[in-house]
Amino acid sequence: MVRVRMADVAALAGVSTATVSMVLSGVNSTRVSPQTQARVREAAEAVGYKTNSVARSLRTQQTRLVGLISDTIASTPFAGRMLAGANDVAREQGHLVVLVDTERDAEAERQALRALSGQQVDAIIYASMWHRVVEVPEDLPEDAVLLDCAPATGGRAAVVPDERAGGMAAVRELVAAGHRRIAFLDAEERFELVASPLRHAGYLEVLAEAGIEPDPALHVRAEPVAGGGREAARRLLDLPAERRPTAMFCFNDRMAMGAYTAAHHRGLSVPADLSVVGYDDQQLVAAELDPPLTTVALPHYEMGRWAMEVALGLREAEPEVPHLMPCPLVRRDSVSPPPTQFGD
Amino acid sequence: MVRVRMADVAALAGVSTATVSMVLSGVNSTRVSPQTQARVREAAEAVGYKTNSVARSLRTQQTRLVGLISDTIASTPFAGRMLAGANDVAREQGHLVVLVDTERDAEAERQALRALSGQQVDAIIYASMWHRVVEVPEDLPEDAVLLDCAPATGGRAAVVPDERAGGMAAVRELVAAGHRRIAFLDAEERFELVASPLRHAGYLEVLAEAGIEPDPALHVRAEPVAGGGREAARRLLDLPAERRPTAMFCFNDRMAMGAYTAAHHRGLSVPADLSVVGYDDQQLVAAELDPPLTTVALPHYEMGRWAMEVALGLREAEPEVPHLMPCPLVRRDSVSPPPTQFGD
DNA sequence: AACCTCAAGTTAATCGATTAAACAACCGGG
DNA sequence: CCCGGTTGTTTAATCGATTAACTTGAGGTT
Repeated sequence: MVRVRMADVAALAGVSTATVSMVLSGVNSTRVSPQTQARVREAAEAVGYKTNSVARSLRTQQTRLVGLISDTIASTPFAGRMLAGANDVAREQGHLVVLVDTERDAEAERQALRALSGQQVDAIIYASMWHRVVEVPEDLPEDAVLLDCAPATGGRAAVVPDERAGGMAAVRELVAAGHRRIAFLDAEERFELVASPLRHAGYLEVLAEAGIEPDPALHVRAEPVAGGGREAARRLLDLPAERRPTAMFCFNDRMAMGAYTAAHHRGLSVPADLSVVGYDDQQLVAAELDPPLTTVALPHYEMGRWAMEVALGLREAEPEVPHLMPCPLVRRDSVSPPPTQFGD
Repeated sequence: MVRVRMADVAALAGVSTATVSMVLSGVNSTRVSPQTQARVREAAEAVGYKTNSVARSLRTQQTRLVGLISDTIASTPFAGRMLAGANDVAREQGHLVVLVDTERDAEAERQALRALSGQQVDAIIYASMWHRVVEVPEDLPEDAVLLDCAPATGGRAAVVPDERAGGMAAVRELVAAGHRRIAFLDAEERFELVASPLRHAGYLEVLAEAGIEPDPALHVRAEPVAGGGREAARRLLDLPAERRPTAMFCFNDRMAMGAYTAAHHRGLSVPADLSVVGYDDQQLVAAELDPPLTTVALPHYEMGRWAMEVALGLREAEPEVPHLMPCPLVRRDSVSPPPTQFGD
């Protein structure tokens, strides 16, 4: 691993390092004759020169590094798509991303911020791996971009999923299929999920739109995992026939998974007897259920892109209010018209 | 964002930058009097000094940056744990990780390698997001560490899961519960999964150990997803009673998910009528099935740690042969003794 | 011939920290 | 009073690329 310096290229090409720099970086290269340029390029190629970005960064005060602080890369499969979006934009722009996982520890966050600012990163993205409101660390620079979270105080650039619109899309799909008795399997309040009231609001809005009187008995809460979904669905299916829902909008795909189980235990089949819509479009789950689950996708990739675009100044963020990224409905096979009921 | 230089600290403390450097970096600090040290530290604190690692790196030829090249952060939920392991070690050692996702594109890989070597990273980890044999890029430095993949040619430090031992653990669990007719729901050969023959070997070895004659009819192959598992399981359950398996070892958790579905369709319950063991311990899936799935965990976190430890020189890698990381069995509720059969 | 312009480079300062080598001040011994 | 050895601190070179300012020589104008 011999290191080749610009001086080596210059020597071989018989010019000064200034000339090499101009040619290779393209700045002011009109001032160098085409012959010289060619000579420099050949020399660089011949010795296998790669520009040392540390030296360049010191001089230009630009590292082409973007810091990405995340609370938990580890424990969620969603992380990937968000990173991928950010990464793609960074690469398109010739930047690299430096990843730090702080595991929601305030001390680790301080350290990470110190380390990143020491590395002179050009921008910082502060990402949460699920949609929530965050208390932004004191020393997070003003121009940091928040990804999948909204700041508790102060207006900073931020992007979050449009949960209300997502909820509306889900419920509209069920209404369009002819359902009138649509349940919402919500997460319990103790989890303090920002998404929960928003998806609920979307649910209510579409019911109103369709002239359906919301039945409070159809809004049930449980732990937002498969087991919770199963119990909640069981309770709903225990309702007397005329009050029983024909469709369930679940807070997430795991609850939907539980709803499937509950339906099967009752001998009901999805979607013939019960339509189900989930939320998240969770990788390796939603599409693998039997039947594949119709669900609302969380736009992780797009949010990752957006955040990086703002961070690199490719796009302006409106101040004060987080940018809402649409959540597309993913149609699969868990929705059909309601079963025709006695006398209907 | 005023930048504070070491010179500012020096001025305030009334010493030279050399002294500040010695105190703050701890090198040769015995040569500075305690009073001066205190004065320097106070001054640094007062002006909010953070050392500029770009300048330091230029001088010391050490960036405390580790490059992590991965083929697909995006499309797998496994990535997270691997990154987390690598990240934790990096942080413990005062390093930062620079992540590049190449999406298995050779050109992107070249670029990434150029960029990383330009950034003068101290080490490089080349990670695959699922266990496979890789054609290592030409210009990957000799001392790069391979994570979750083995090099097609040439001996490099590498770490992969011990799939054979994992397969053995899974099948032993079933044998211990009393099963004799154990099926292996394997992935089809066209997917060229390195893990497939290894897990199969483990399966055969334990059968031999237990004195069970392997029945070729019980080794079936399908697409390694839920749908494939369902079909494979269905075929097995169609077998005449005396040849039908009482337990299934599935290539992965998704196939196990399909096996559950097939069992339910037959009116069989897991584990009373059919025991199932998966592989992967896939987040948000294995534990959420009903009943929760007994499975073999892929040691992503540990492999991530191992790779980073080797990369940073904290641990020696034996040359030539990839390090095998144990895959622990995760006991949940999908295994029980076989149903007592007619006359048994 | 004197003067100006332009093209094609080069020189040297600079970014901010590290560190080998030099230096100053003091002490004790002869 | 001079010398050698500590101890504590400073001086200055260095890492490698960038870039403002300068140089040189050719050609054009009047």
